[in-house]
Amino acid sequence: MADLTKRQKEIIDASINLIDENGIQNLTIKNLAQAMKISEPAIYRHFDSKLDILIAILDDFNNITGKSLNPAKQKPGSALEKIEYIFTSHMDIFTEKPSLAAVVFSEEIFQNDKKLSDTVYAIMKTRFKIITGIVKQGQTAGEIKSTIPPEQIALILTGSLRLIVTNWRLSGRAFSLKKEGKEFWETMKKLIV
Amino acid sequence: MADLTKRQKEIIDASINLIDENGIQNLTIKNLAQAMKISEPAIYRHFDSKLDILIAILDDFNNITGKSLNPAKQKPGSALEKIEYIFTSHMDIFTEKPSLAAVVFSEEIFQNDKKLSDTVYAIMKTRFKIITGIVKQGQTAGEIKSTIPPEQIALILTGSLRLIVTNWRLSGRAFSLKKEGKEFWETMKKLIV
Amino acid sequence: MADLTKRQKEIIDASINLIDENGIQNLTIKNLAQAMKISEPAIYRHFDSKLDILIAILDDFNNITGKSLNPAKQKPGSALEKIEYIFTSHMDIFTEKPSLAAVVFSEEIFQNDKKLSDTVYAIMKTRFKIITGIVKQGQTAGEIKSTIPPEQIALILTGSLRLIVTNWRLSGRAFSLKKEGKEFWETMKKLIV
Amino acid sequence: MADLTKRQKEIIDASINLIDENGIQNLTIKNLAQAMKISEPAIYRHFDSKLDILIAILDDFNNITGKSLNPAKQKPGSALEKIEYIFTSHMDIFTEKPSLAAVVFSEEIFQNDKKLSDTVYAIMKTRFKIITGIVKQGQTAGEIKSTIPPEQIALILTGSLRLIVTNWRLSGRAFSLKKEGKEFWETMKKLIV
DNA sequence: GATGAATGAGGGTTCATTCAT
DNA sequence: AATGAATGAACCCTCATTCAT
Repeated sequence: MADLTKRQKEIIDASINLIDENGIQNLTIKNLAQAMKISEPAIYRHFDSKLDILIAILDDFNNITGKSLNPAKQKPGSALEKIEYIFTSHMDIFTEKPSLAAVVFSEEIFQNDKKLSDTVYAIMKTRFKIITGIVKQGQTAGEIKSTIPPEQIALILTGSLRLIVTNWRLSGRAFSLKKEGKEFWETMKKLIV
Repeated sequence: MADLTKRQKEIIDASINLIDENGIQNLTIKNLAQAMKISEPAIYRHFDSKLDILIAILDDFNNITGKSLNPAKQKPGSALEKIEYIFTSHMDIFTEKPSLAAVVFSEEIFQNDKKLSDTVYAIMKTRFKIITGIVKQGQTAGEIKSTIPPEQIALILTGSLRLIVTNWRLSGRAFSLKKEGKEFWETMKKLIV
Repeated sequence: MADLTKRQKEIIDASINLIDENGIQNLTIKNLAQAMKISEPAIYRHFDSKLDILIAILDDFNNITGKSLNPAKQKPGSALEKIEYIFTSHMDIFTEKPSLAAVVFSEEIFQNDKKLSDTVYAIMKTRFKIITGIVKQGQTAGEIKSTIPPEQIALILTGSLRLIVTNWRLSGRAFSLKKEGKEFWETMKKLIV
Repeated sequence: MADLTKRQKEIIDASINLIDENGIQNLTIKNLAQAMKISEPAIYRHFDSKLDILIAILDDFNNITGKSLNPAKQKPGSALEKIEYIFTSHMDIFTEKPSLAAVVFSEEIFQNDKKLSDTVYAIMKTRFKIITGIVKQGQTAGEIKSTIPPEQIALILTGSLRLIVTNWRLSGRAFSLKKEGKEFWETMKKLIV
């Protein structure tokens, strides 16, 4: 997972940027080589195939956001604080590395290949469960309304986050992602507390 | 818009199916021709280019869902009823023609071409405004909590609807979209009323 | 030859125009049909094949310019007058129907097909002989210097005429073909008399 | 210009041969690949597009004949000698590489593309001016009749050269280009001195 | 006379990948 | 570790032509 060479990291970075620029169709070995100013076969020194690059991208995303998800679950603190932390850290990550959003919220990209689409779906499910779990904790602790199924709250949280990020991307990053995220979270709190 | 010939309709139907099966990369003229059991050049009798086919798909979607959106705005009735109608009719459309979802909620598909991606973004914005408008009506009428910005509610509605449909697709339609949609809407009502 | 129907004449006219606009590659049945506002199969009502259209174009040119060439040979009058007549009538024809030049002085066009290229070469040779014959008459009559081989004079006349017309076309008809032709002829007279 | 790789030179050579054989329509990537016994995509390692190949052909011709044109202008010696040199060296070039003639004197070939046709026209104009300049020098030096406009002489020279070469090609190289050229030049001298 | 629909052959071009150097 | 050269498969699209209506 994390045992990527420096060159491999550069390749997945360049790949994400290419996808961000013009979609998955823009990620070709030729473009990648040009962007990195190396030859095309050179890519194959570092990855066996294009598929492996895509898998590495997903792994990379998992590593980055995992840091905000997993600890959040165990760390002491109120459920609301945990959710807020997940929320804001995602916004931070995307703000810092906007191209990541293009890749991660576009399941379409990976639909091509069974292995990839399964991976994506698995990631989504894991995340969903973690958030649902935190919501449950919050309900048990009396922080969050108990009349609402926790899955529904997780659904709203995840779906809205995705849409905000998507809008942000499609608008050409015309607004502050962090601010918009914060506003939404304030609204959410009003609704679920 | 609606002045499509019978053959053109068949082509966009076949296109949507291909995209649904294996993503946009599966929509090639060759596959399309094979699916329709005609030759590749025959496609070009009916559409000038592949791009035109994609545009026709978007128009088609707009026509189908427009019927549920626009009347909903003007028709008398409570805002909640209107939103519910939009919600359920979308679920009905996707249940009936699941492949449509693959196309419509995958902005990525159209990212390739400036003209297309602009079209998609415009559609999204229009829809968002219509829903926001209905929510406002509901707030004025005292049906919906006034303490929450209407845009935020529209965001939640749209984002959640998208995610439900996406999950449904990625799960291989493992659950009832209509039922899941209904449950979500019941939850929403509890939150916003 | 001359037994072309009205529709056939329209087709070869439209063909010449298309070639003139963008070269022989612009002469496609599709473009032809569009230009004439009829369907593609309709063309085949009037000509068996595209090749037949090209042959008809050559015949047409032969008919038009033959009128100036053949009589010129037999008509009484000085050789210089005859040549001048041929010269000016060609300039008149091209000025009136500029697209004809694009077709007739581009042997390349017909290189594709043995039958066509032979036809073109035969036409060129016939013309050359006629002019050479007139020059000979002029030399016998003492109008033209006898020290110069008549073929060389015919070569100069034909070659220069072609180049003037070609320049005129490539320049976007930026100068008066008639005037330029007249000037050249005046120069020629000084040289050969 | 001259920084063509060995493989690139082979490609433009093969291209010129194909055009010579059966006209521009014979120059397809498929034919080119077959002639060179490599695959079609292999061509694209060396040229970005077919258009670039055509441009390289023109450049190549310019380089080859430029050697005879430019020095001729500055080198000391009588104007007649200079013109004769240009004339004979062109005949030599075409005799050695007959296919070049098919390409260079067929403006039609390049009519397809604005960029190409402009290039061809520019080349023609430059050549014409150089020859006109030399003629002027000859008139000033008293070698050439001063009563005739220098442009007209340049026109005759260029037009006749073109026609001789064209006839030679269309006849299937049935006569000696060098000899025919020499004869014509002898005639010209008689006329303009 | 004319048309809508269709097609086999072929056009230029891009793809991920391999291999000798 | 990197490259130049190459390739089979596939891409979108256009061609002249045919045929049923």
